[in-house]
Amino acid sequence: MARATLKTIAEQTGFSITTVSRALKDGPEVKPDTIQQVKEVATELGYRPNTSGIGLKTGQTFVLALIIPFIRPGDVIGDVGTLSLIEGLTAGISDTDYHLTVIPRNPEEDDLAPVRHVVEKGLADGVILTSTLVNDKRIPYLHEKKVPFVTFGRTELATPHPWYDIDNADFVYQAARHLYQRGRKNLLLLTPSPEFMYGWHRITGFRRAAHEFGIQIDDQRSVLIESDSDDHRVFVEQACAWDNPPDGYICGTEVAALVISSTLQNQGMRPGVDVDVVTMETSRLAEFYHPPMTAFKEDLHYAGRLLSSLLLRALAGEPASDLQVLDRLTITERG
Amino acid sequence: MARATLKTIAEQTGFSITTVSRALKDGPEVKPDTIQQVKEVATELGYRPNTSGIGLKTGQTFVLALIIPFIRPGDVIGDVGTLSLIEGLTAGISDTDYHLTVIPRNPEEDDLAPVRHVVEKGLADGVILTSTLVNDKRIPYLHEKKVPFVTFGRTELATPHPWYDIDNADFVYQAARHLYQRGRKNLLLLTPSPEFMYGWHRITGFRRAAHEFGIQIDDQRSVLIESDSDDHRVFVEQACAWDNPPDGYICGTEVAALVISSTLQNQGMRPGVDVDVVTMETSRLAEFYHPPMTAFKEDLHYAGRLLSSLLLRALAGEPASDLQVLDRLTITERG
DNA sequence: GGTTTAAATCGAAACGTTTTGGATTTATAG
DNA sequence: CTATAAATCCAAAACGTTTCGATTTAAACC
Repeated sequence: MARATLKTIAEQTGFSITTVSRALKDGPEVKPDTIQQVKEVATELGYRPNTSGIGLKTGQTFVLALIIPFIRPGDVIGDVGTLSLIEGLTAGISDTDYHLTVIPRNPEEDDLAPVRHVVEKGLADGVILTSTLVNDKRIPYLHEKKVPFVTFGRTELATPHPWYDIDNADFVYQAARHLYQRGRKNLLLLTPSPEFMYGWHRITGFRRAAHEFGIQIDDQRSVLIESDSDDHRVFVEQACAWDNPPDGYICGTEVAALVISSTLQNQGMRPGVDVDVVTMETSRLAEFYHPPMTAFKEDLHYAGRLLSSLLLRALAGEPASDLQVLDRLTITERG
Repeated sequence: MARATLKTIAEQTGFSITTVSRALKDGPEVKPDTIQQVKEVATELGYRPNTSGIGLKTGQTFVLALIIPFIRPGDVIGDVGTLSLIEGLTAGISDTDYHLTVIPRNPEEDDLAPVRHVVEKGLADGVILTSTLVNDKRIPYLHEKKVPFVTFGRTELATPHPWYDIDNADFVYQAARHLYQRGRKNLLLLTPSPEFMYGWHRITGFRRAAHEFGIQIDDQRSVLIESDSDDHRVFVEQACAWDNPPDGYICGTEVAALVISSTLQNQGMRPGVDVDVVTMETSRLAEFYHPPMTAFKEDLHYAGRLLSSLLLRALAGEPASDLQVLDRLTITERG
């Protein structure tokens, strides 16, 4: 049995295709009676609009593009949370006609390249960006091209745009407080570069906590800019040989934390005794570390659902200033 | 500047839209000269066919649907390899007009539900299935509906279908040999149910190795059907209290292996000394376990690329018997 | 009652593609 | 040089939707 179209409904109801089309989107030109009648027949026939038809007429693609970084050769593993994020994003659009398509981005190449690719080839109606920079050129670009988007992470840009973010300054602030309160004095923050908005926020939170506890932080010895796992291992090996090695580590992911903890143990340090590691996590992995690790859990499934709903609302024309959400993380103490 | 269409090319070359359309797909009705001329102008104008136009006419959606299981509440983490798989799949279709869309499947609900959803709503032109069963009802269903698909994993079904698989029997056979050769006698295989094709293969490989080394295996005590991480922990805790506890574990994922190893250590067992754990892995995670773990690495990025190319060839009409690939894993000894 | 205005509906064109059924040209055979 | 077959090309319709401009119907006014 062929799928119902506007024409089918028009024949059933006796109205014209035009009227049916308008009725289904609650057009003001058609009277309430008719709208109801048309809608009834539509659901009865199980009508679903043909996206190719709409696409041809309107240029819509019904595709949302998620742009995420590739796994790099030096990485232990791809970002373990991305899968949850994808799950959440698809969950958030599951009762719409939109698809999610994943555009992997090669970290070697320019930031803008995949965004430009999506826009120029007309691949998607909306874009989801992650890993925002303090000054992120992708955003003015998308603004200029008038392509709706939402970012996972804020920026420092003047023109407002839709975003969802967690309070990274607060996360590190809380993590550092926790460590200071346990008597640790010599913390090390493992963070993305401050060019990344969340790197910048984390460093801010770190400074605030240190200041509150009256501790001087030495940028050379208290902050390590994230690179890849092999580099982290080398750094920790060196740091353990300092006359005053770090006694508390704050990590951004449970995988980075695993590398740190593993290396510390290889160096004869005992996590939980000589040194503490706390991390942000997107999975339950750290529960099973040895010893288990205190962590701040980020729910990326939820983040995904929220991001897609923000993007859908942006596509519907809601102003960006209504589409900005900030969430806080809470600590789970373990071990 | 508006995008080039068939009409644009027709005007440029002086041919009709019909001829241009046919020329671009090397139609036999148009002469070689014309084909070349049309193609030149097409590339010059940067022509890309409008998928909505094609879709409207032909019913194609240019969407490929990957159906993958949701993260379950008891899980430590979603399958860490899925991201690589997605990356590989998108890489394999990046120079076509196809998109990949991810359809998460709730493990609570029926196997067939998401497949049926995709088919009935006409969401995709082709489907990628994972976690095949020995007798997988999704496959006759897709055959009946004439929807092209490819599976990651084989089945025992009579009608051939495109698949990519790794040799799971061989993986477990090798893993068990490795452990027996190290003097372990009392192995435990952590495996999916033998209803799953790869579970069945693994058990087969396990039996073969045991038989070769003249060892009797007791299904109750040598084979644990995978459930979730919490169950695994409980099982290992109990097993450690047996009078003859397992001295070698074979796991299917590095995350399961982490849970096992962590629990063993909590029970006072020393991995690498009292007991060995080997695993299949899709990341470098196990390098950083403590102690590092011997593993068989599966390259899911490659698997994804292969799967999408198989599916594209299936869509192009190649017979299923030409679209079946089996790969072997090799061991990486660590610790 | 007739005119004006507003509300409700409709016909037809357009989006870019494929494809059917013809038409025209060219080559081949007689 | 004609008849036929083959090669090459084209016009037009169709896919499902939106939307402009036109038409019908109903209500409001004088």
